[in-house]
This record gives sequence, structure tokens and C-alpha cells, in this order.
Amino acid sequence: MPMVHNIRRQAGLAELAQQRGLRLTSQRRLIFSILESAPTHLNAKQILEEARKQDPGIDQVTVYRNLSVMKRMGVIDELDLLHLRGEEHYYEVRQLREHCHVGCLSCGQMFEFVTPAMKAINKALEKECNYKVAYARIEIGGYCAKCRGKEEQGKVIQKGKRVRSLTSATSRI
Amino acid sequence: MPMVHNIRRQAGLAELAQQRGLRLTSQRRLIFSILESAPTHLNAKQILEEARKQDPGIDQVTVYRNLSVMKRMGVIDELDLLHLRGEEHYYEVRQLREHCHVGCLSCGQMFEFVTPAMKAINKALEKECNYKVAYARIEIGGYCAKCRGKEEQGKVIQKGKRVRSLTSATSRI
DNA sequence: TCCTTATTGCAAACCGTTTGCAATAATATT
DNA sequence: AATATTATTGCAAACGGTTTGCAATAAGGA
Ligand SMILES: [Mn+2]
Ligand SMILES: [Mn+2]
Ligand SMILES: [Zn+2]
Ligand SMILES: [Zn+2]
Repeated sequence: MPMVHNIRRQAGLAELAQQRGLRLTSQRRLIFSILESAPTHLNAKQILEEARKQDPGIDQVTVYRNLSVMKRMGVIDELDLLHLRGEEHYYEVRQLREHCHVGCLSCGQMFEFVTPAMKAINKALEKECNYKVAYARIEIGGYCAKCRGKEEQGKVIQKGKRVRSLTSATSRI
Repeated sequence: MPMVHNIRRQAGLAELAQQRGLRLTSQRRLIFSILESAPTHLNAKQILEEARKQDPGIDQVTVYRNLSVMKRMGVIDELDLLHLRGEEHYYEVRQLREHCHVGCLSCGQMFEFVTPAMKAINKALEKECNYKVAYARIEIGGYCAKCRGKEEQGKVIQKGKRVRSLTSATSRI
């Protein structure tokens, strides 16, 4: 259940970091590589677990600190996923193609979705408010076709621009 | 700096709660009235402070528990405001007119914004994914005209559908 | 008015994240 | 290559927002 990550940015995180004068420690490289090859959005704990497979000595503060600098650099995005999975934050390498995150309030299934309407919001803001958008976080909760039950079962479910299913997690709301 | 609250829902929170069999305690009424007359998005602590002006004995758990049931009822929405203000959550009575929350990454100023493009996202999701949207949280970070500095000063800043300024808070990102 | 049970207040726990600090290691300088 | 500089790390402890356990209270139905 991979993310929409196929559309990759030119430079890797390591290069970007080095350009800004950050030191390339082994821990940093490791965290970068985990984020860049993540099949789904990861939270800090998951990143730590993954990192410890290769470097058992790595500490969670190192994860947090690196997430923090990368956030500040604008090369990764922090997601709440509507707090459907929990109170923690999730991270993904910033994508060239903007996408929203959609989750089913009933089964917890999450997926990414792309539509031109997203860009339209930014355009409207820039035109009507003279506001320069840097980043838009669009998180949507609703009910998937399956969960809406029997009366919908006959309908054809078009795939449309629905990108990929990501998870089915324990729902909370 | 009021919220877009002028567009009010038919029934008040108290009625809605009673309809669902919730007991109307004095504390609950108080919290409801605070939310309904809030001039801006409030976090739990602010709601508590406000409530204690009228009922000094009220406890924060009561605030949290009531926010929780109202969230579950879908009559209030929980906002992160991109965590520009802090890690806490902010709350507002659910509005009939969907709006996004936009914040300046430089000065922290937040405002609400309405555009038809928001509905377009929901429509696209429903059509292309057979997905029934219950709630969309759109939070946008960027740079306001003022903060973008001198080269923009000559330009006329249209008000557009920019609804209202809400706060200028200490920025974090 | 009594009964049932949802709701409250208090206290403590919880959990994700941050901070202080000394030890370590990446880069710049020689 | 050796050294100096200082960013980065790991450990431990703190932090802050939120949740939980439990006994006392009070709302709403009988
Ligand atoms: Mn994503
Ligand atoms: Mn959040
Ligand atoms: Zn579902
Ligand atoms: Zn600004």
C-alpha cells in the first residue's frame, strides 16, 4: 500500500540537508532513507523502530530532532490524518503533486486523493486575498462505499483519481 | 475578531444534546454557551478559563469530556490550525458553510476563507471514489501580503472572500 | 419524592514530544 | 594527517495536553 511517492522530488533529503550546511551523520542518513522509502505515512515511533533495525543504538530524540529540522526546511510534511489513528503525527516526504488524505470514519481506511480543485483553493486565496500559499493540509473524513452498506452495493465504484489505499486503522472518532 | 459564526445552525448545542438523551447539567450548559458565543477558536484551556469565570468549581476533565461527546456527535469540529499556535486542539461549533483556516507562517495571523473549490473536492471524491464526505479539514499555511514585504506594498489587497482575521499568534514553524 | 445512572471532580496516569547536558563525531582548518 | 571547532547525538528527566479510575453528585424518569 505505497504512497503517491512515485512522483519524486529531484534531490534526495541528504543532498538537500547538506546544501543547507547540515552534517550528514549516519543516524541522519538512516532516518532520511527510511522516510524516502516508506510505503506509508510513518509516525515518530515507527520511524524509530525501523531505524533500530539497522542502528539499535539510535534514540527517539534523534528521530524527533531530525523530523523537526526537515519540517522547518519544508522537505517533509506533518500530517494529523484527522487524528483517526491517534494523537501522534505522521510524516511524508513533500510531494510535487499535492494530494489530500481521506479516511473512513467507520473502518479507518485511509487513502490519498488528487483533484484539480485543490489547486483552485490556492489560486482563489492568492487572487482574492493576495496570500501566498506555502502548504495546504487537506484531511477529509467520511464513509467509504463498503461501510455505507447494502443499499450501495449495486453501484459501480469508479476508481477515478483515487490514488492508493494506505491503511485500515483502528478508528477513534 | 469573530468567527464566521454568523451562519448558525438551527438548533443550539443544548437542544441537540438533549435530543440524543444527554443530561443537561449546569456545566454542560456553560460549556455549550461558551462555544456558541466564542469570538474565536478556543482550546480546552481557554474554555476552562472562561467557564471558571461563572463556575469556579468546574474541572478541566469536564471540558474535555464534553468536547469529546460533542465531537462524536459531529456538532463541533476539532482544528489543529497547522499547529502554528501550539500542539493543542482548537474547537468551533460546526458551521453550515464550510470554510478553511489559513495562517501566515511568518506573523501567525489566522483567518477563515470560503471558496466554491472546497465543495468541488467533496464532489470529486463522491463521484470518483463513491466516497461520502462527512467533514473536511482544510488548513493552509503561507505568507500574508504584509509579511511578503516591500515589493508587494504597491499592490491593492482585495478582500475577496476572506472572512475575518482571527488571531496573530506566536509562530512556530 | 425516590431511583437509576449519567455526569462530575479529584487525583493520578498516560503518551507524544521537548529540553538540559555531557559525550561523540562531522566538517573546517592547519 | 592531525587538530580544532561545533553540530549532533544519547541519556535522563521534564513537559503539556489529554485520558482514566473511582467515589460523590445530581439529572431526569417513575
Ligand atoms: Mn500522503
Ligand atoms: Mn494534531
Ligand atoms: Zn469504511
Ligand atoms: Zn503574515
